Amino acid sequence: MKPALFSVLCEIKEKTGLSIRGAQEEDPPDPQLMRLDNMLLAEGVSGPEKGGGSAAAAAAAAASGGSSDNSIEHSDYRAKLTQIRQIYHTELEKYEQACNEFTTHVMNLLREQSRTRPISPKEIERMVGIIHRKFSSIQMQLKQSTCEAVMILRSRFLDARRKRRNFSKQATEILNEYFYSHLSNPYPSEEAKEELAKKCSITVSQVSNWFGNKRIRYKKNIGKFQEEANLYAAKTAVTAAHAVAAAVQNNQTNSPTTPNSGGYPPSCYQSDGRLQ
DNA sequence: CAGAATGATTCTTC
DNA sequence: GAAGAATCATTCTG
Repeated sequence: MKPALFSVLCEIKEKTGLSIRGAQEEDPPDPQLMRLDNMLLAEGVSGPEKGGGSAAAAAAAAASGGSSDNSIEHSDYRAKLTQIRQIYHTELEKYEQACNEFTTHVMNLLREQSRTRPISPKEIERMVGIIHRKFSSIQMQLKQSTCEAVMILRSRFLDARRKRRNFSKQATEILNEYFYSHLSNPYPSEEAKEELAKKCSITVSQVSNWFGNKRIRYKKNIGKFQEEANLYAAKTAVTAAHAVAAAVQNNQTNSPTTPNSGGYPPSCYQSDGRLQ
């Protein structure tokens, strides 16, 4: 239920002493309207503003332009969303005010007329109901077009394929390290994914995507990745052996690039090239 | 600028 | 549901 509208009706009730039961006849919640409401709420267009107040929203839009991280490409989106939100709210306010004014106007007219002819509460209720429904349908249209605007905005700005950014060098380093040191079973558990995600400052599903892509691409062309495999094999081996190596450094005169040699091509693929 | 690399999505399969 | 496979859309590189 729309709070503002409700309070308007309560006000009318106070002034006129009439029941507003009639106004609640929208009880069977229109699924279409519920869908719109839910979406607007989910998108943060309606509902409580984060931080509160439109000033905060404007400040957030301004601040996001100044922040240096990956939110730069989102600043445009945020700004546009804020714009939509503001338009939505001012329009909504306008409608509610108009509804209020119009209802009061009609009530006054009816009261005038009640001096000259008897007017049943039923009739008043009916009038209020008509007005309410009329403005509800206008609100519905507003919500509809706001939803459309948000959808368009989303598809334009938040389609990840449009705004793809390569992961940082450091992140791919970490992911590759894990991949090549678990080549026999390059399927990180949920916990491992979470840890990798945290280390790389990416999401878990991005980690999943990365491993999905990596596995398929590695398998498709093992030869192409041989060099990379050796590199990371050496790297992880060196890291693992680092503490020990320091102690026995004096006899490290053998091959530097094959501390973990012989493991590649790895044994995780069967003769037909499929993952085990 | 063409082609490779890469992250994300979609569809299929199990 | 997750993994594989194909594909898309963007970014990087020579």
